Amino acid sequence: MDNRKVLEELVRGHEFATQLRLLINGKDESAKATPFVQSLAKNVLRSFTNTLFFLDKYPSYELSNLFTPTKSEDSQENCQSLTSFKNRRGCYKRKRNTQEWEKVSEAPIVDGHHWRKYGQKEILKAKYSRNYYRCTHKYDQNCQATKQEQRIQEDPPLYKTTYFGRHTCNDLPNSEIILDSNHSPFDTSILLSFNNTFPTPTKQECPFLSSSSSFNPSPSVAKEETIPSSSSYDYMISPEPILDHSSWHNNATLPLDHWDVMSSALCDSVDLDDVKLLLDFDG
DNA sequence: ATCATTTGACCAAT
DNA sequence: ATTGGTCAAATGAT
Repeated sequence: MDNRKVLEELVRGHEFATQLRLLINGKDESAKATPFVQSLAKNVLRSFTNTLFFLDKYPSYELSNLFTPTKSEDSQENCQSLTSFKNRRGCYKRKRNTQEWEKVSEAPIVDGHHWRKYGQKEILKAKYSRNYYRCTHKYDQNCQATKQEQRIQEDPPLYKTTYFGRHTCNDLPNSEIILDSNHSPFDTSILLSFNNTFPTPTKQECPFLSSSSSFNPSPSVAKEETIPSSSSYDYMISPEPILDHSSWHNNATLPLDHWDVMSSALCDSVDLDDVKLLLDFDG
């Protein structure tokens, strides 16, 4: 994958988070937010900063260059200005530089988030059509999380759900129906495949890593899911991925709530002098 | 009336 | 040219 595109997307996200934070911390009383929302915005900003920082292939001077707004090919922004008076059909990026991970289950997954179906497509060589969902809060909270759901087997019924991006909305999943393979009556499967740009750890580094067949309850499914091994890992893991690759080694099954803790920890570990190159922390 | 889903069209990637 | 991801008007559900 083109790392620079990843970086640019992250920088864009950071800029949006910065704008949001300025807005809700600013003088405009109509946009004033509760301390909780302010703290959320701050954390979003931190996450972007940390992620950018961990992409240490990019020296900080290059990062700061990227923060200078350019009239670059921001198709979405172009699109918005263009489409404020025209229809928006077809204005989108087909491929996103977001994390993705998969889950196979015997029934459509109920993960506690609010999803809105926005498309359905017949897929070549697939017996069943693929459904496309986005977060309900895509527009009111700019949450970019999406998922695709596709039935992959008739009997027993099997569904593959592919998640793209993390939820940045405040719509926290109901803890009672949160995905947990130990408790959900539907969620009997646990194969997850991560595609990402981080270095692939070796099996020696991560003894729990296995080929898809070892953990997959259905060998026939494993055969169908031909995921390039060079760019993906299979994990037994909670549905929210862990971004920090150094932590994967020991925390493959961290529960969802640990994300925030880890995020804070990561933030604390960042050298503040370097961070100042990227943004101003005012809180 | 409002919100969600369906579905054909549009467009980027291959 | 084909395929897959997204948009948005039409339609349905509440």
